Amino acid sequence: MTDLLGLRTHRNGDLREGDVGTDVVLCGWVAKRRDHGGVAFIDLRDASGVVQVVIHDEAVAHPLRSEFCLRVTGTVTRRPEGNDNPNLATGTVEVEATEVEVLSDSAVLPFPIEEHEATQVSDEVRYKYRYLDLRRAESAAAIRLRSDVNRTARRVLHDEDFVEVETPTLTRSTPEGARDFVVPARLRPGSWYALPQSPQLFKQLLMVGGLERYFQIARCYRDEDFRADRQPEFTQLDIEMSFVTEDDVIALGERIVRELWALIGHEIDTPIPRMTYAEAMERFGSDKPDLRFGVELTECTELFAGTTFKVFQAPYVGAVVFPGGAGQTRKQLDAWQDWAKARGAKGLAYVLIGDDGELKGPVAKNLSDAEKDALPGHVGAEPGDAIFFAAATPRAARALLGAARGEIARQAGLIDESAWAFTWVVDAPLFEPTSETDDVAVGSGAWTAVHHAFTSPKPECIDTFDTDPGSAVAYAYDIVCNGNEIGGGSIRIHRRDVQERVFQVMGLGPEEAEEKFGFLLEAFRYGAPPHGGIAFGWDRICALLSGAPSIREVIAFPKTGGGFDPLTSAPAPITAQQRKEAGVDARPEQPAATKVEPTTPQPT
RNA sequence: GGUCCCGUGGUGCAGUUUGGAGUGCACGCCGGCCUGUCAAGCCGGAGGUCGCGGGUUCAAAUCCCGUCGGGACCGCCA
Repeated sequence: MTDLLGLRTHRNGDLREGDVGTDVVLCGWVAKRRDHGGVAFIDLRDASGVVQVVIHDEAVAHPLRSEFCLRVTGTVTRRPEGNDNPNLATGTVEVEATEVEVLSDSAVLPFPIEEHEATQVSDEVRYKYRYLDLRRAESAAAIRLRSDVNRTARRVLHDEDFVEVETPTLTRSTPEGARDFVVPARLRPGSWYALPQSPQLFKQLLMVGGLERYFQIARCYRDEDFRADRQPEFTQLDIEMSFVTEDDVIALGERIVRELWALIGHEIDTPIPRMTYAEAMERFGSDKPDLRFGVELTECTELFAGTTFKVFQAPYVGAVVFPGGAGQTRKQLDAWQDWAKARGAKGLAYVLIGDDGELKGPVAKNLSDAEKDALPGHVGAEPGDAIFFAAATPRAARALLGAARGEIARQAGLIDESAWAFTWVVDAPLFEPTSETDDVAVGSGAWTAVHHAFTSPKPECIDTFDTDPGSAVAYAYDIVCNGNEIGGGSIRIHRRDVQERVFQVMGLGPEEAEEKFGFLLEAFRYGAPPHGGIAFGWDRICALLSGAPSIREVIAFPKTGGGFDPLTSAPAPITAQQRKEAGVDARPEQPAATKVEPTTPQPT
């Protein structure tokens, strides 16, 4: 490694007893100052750590303040007997200063950098002064871990002969599901670029281009509302391969994930188990089940097939057991009703099992004796447990029960926070009815793609997916960690005829498909190889690895929930001159609907 | 688009339920003292548009309405 020490001879955190007697020059920031009058101690921090500097000249030490940037000349000495600090890696030595140069002084800080105990600073202030926040060990560690994560992924992928390719970030708006960020095109007033929601189409074109193995740590943009784990711009590790099967992509994905978790000292058992989408929904009420705990759903439709209880006269009745939940107060049980209503349900029916085994609660008296006798055994509930029910369409009821399952686990303390539970969820449906999603972004048909429009049906439904879309299974796979979808991908459609049939199911006619995806369909005319890939949610993976509650912690300069950057104050108004130049206000010459654009031109 | 929580010296909080003088705590900051600390200690001091606007009231940090900002969640995010 090149010696890049520059203005200094050593890094602060590297000094040890073996360096005693060495004359050193150090650089760094004043982390802490302890001035005793005749002698003063400065904790000098750089990226490597902290070392104690001793200054015997009061006139030198006194003006120094927190976060002054210093260059210190001195000698490494053994600390006097009994003065070691076992909390510091450098705690047995100190640097006797002979000269202190103030490289840069510091204004009074807006918040404390050296934190000792619980003093939390609001995210907004931290991100406004992110450059100060990054001086804090915890923040810096998260950013450094992300760098390690990037390096590891690149190493693995280069090992496997992957080619790192950068794809455009000024591209064409292609309806993929989310709202696009758009950028006015100065040279073509009235026309707009879109920022990519993912490099999906480009990576498929790279496969047509014969690169065979592509990857990119790709920035993606989606103009949707934000959450703790969603930012308007985010990063994917994007991968695509030609001439591969689902098993090949999964095997590569497992190698990557294994090596990433090895960074934090966790060994993932491979192969990672797989379950089908249908199984995940039936057992866990989620397409991204958290497998750190049990509490599985039980279907009770049969059990209540002849019930007189109107609420349970539904296409699907399911239950989930809250172990020990019978002891909840009325207030807690009412809170569950509010919780369910917040999720769009009418409420959450429940039965409590007393210690004597008797079923209690408002629902119990609506059940027949036979139903009451069979219920505990059927759902696996014991005296002292509570049973929650949902009765509706399978889809809606399972979603509610799945959410309840997670909430039960949190409340009952069933989650082992140190555990890592991975699973692949495979065989997702290819289509879902638009009526259940209101998602009409792509096409106008009764069906829309669950994954995206380029996902291949599995071979067994290649002939039937357009005659029976509801039963078609996609060649898709998601990897789930502790209830988080950390990656997902699919084998793509490489046949133009299949692609056209998929578009047709989605109500996308040839003309419209041509207008929106013409360049891809055109490419597929020229010997497109079978291909597939996967994209990992890079921010989320980094957040999981660093134990951060939000992906903001692993983003160098994150935005707040309103998409606002508190540091630069972006977004900001532009001048009238900028508006004019950018062509923001240009009006299309014709209404867009009647204007069919030429198919192929796709400048890159 | 919806629900909930938060907004009080530079930072983090308490005070709001039950209206009564900008009251309190910790950290930080400034000055002084102090030669072995490491969350140094001791003494003294400065620092406030209680997010903003309106209303109720003799009186509002406190009650009401609106609004802005932050956070979490639902919708949304293939």
